[in-house]
Amino acid sequence: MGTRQERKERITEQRRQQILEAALTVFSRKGYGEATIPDIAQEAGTAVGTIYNYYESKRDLLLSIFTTFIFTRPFVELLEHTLEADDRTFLSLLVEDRLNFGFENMDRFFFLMSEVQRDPELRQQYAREVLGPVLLLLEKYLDSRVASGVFRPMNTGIAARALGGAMIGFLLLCRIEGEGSPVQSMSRKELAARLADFVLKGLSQSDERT
Amino acid sequence: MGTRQERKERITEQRRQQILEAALTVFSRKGYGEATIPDIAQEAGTAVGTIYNYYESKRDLLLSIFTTFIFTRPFVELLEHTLEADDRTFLSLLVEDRLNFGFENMDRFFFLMSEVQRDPELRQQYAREVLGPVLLLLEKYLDSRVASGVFRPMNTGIAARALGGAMIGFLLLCRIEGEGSPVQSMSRKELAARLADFVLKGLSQSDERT
Amino acid sequence: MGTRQERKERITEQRRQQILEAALTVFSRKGYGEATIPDIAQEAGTAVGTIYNYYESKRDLLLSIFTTFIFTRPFVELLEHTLEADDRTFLSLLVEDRLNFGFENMDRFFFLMSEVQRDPELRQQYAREVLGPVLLLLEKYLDSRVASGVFRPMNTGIAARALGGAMIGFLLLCRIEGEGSPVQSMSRKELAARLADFVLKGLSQSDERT
Amino acid sequence: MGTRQERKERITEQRRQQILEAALTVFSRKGYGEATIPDIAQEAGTAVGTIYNYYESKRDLLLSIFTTFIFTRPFVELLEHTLEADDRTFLSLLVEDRLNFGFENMDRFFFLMSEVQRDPELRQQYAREVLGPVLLLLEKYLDSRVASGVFRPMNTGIAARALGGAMIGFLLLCRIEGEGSPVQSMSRKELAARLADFVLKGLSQSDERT
DNA sequence: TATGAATGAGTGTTCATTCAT
DNA sequence: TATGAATGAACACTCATTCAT
Repeated sequence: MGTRQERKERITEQRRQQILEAALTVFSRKGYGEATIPDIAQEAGTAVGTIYNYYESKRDLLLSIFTTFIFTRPFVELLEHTLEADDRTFLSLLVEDRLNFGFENMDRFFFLMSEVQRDPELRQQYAREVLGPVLLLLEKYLDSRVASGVFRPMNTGIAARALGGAMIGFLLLCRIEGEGSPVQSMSRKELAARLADFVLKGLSQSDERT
Repeated sequence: MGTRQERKERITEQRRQQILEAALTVFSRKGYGEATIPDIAQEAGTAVGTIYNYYESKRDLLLSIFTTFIFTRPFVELLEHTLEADDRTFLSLLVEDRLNFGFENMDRFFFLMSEVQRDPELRQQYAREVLGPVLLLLEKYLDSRVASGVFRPMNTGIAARALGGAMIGFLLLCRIEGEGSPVQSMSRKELAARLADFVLKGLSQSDERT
Repeated sequence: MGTRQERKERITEQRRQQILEAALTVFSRKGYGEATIPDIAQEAGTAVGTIYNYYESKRDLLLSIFTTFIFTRPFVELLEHTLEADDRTFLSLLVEDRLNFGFENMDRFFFLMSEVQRDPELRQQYAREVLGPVLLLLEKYLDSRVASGVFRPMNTGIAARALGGAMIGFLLLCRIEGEGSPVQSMSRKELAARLADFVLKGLSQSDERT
Repeated sequence: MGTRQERKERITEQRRQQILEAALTVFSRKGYGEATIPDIAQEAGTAVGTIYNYYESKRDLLLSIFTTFIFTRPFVELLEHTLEADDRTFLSLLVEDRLNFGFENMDRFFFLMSEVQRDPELRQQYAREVLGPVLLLLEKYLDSRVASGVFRPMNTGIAARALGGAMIGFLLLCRIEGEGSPVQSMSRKELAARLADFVLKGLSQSDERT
């Protein structure tokens, strides 16, 4: 099914994806600067020249990765769909979901973070297209919960960033610690529960607050 | 004062520092891969060849940066000295101190983080020599507070990582957001206060816990 | 009319011409080295692969251009047909004709000259097949005119080359000067007249010769 | 003699020349497009990288050749110094001088001409800096001779271009004909004499002019 | 026969490193 | 010890050519 034209376009699109996937894999493994086009070609199972039939330059590959693999897209959807839900355990589920996603895609995620750190242009793009929307949603979520009395009054702008930062930072530390981390000996589920606990209740004794 | 020998050694040591400082500056500005040895030589005010009298290679410069600029050293000292202190506001001060330090040294800090992400060897070194000790201290600090009833019972291993991660992640997000962040309109002191608040009390209403 | 076979051959021949014409156009515009096969394919309105159904290689295109577009062919015919004519103004007409032709086809002509300069093989081919015959005819023409007393006695071999060279060199200089040349402000006809004048009478005062 | 600084500068300048000379040689032999940087490096007796310590790019080499080897400079001087001389045989000497120069430097000269044909930027530069001044001088020379009655009245702008063009075109034809040219069997001196004869007296019988 | 995506050898260029001064 | 020109391996990228459709 599909005309010849359509079939061809599908194949072309597959190729593009295949190459981009390979690029992300190699970049994540060796870093952008250390990755070579022959590396990527080999990973993609194509010739060097083929890559340039689909992407302008090595940098174009990087930029395309950013526009294509917006990892947080499902996150945005998750937030959007559950914003109305009033399940008190929602945040626990969110934490678990993101934590799982982060552990699954660690290399890729931190490669992207790494490049975002390096490159002002990428940084702006990422801030505008990914981070901004996500933080806005988080803020709205917090606002609604504060309004409903589930969460206490707070500066939700800061809180959203602290919450997001806590998760990213936690993952970052886990990655650096690697095998040696005590975190390794805990199930994902339990980890998520404890992290959610930290985020929800903080460190202090409840009765200290009066 | 000092023999000729000693003076010479001092000068040599100064040179090493001067070059390493220049390397860190240039690396932070342009990234490791994009920085060139001539760049560093210019920044250091020396000739290209001179750098090789003090360091084996470009990579050696990077590794030396990691062994020399253990940014968290003062942090470790801070923690060590105040572990015994029982000031309830200690954590607020700690957060403020680290936040200020982070904002001052953002470029350098995230350059180091970036490299740590890329390079397994660096990662292990960093985990062993910097992160491990710091997290251990944080854990001990939390343990003592839990024991004294200031903090509630918790898995302090996870909490230490969540706490550290929250700060690093928060800084990371601030950096990515750059000028556009609502954080920009708040004083450091207030920011630190809100972050400490988040960390201490969490998001939930106090009375939800009973 | 014509068998199917013949019609097919005619179409094939047309295609060959169309491609070769496109190649000459693109070569003349961008230079041989800078022209690409896709460029030529686009100009010819065919696919890249099709070109290789008609020509072996890029170089083959170049060589075929030389064997096909023997620009001076009409020149040879012109000379052949008028060799017998005794019109005193013949040379003026010849100069005008060649000048016009040169101005019309400047880009192409100097592209060919350029390639001839570069490539010894092409040079020999051109010398043998184009330049030789033309110069021979010119020589014979001059000989006959000398014999008939219209032209003064001279080494007609040198004179033929000086005559041909004057025209080519004149065109060359015009092309290099481009818009800035004072030649631009003169009609082709007048230009031809003055050039013929130069060629026929030289620089000197007539009475200086006695 | 000379400070260390001066000596170093001299060596540097020598190197620049040596590389440029090599580039011109290789370009003349293989053409600009076909010449490779390794070719030039080998010809210059240096490493590839060294060339880039002295010139920005391959194209910079080409441009530098044009600004450095203004072959006609001595020609300009020759013309300038002899403009006042009233020797009737001056033009013969000029023709001989330029012819000799042309034969000596044929490859290089026509390489430059070739590139000038190809490249509009180069063409303008050449027209402005070399060709313009030379033609202007030739014109002034012709004007003065016409005024003094040595040469007959004429459009000296056209004549200058015809004269220059005749020499360049003559050389061009000689080069294309190569070994097979009847010109080869004649001494330079005689060749120059005949060419000067052509230029001075033209083709026609003197008494044809009345 | 026409197509154009795939190919990979070959190019210009960079830059960490060396070493003669 | 300081210097910086020389080095050449390594890279991103191009494009003539091929070949499956």
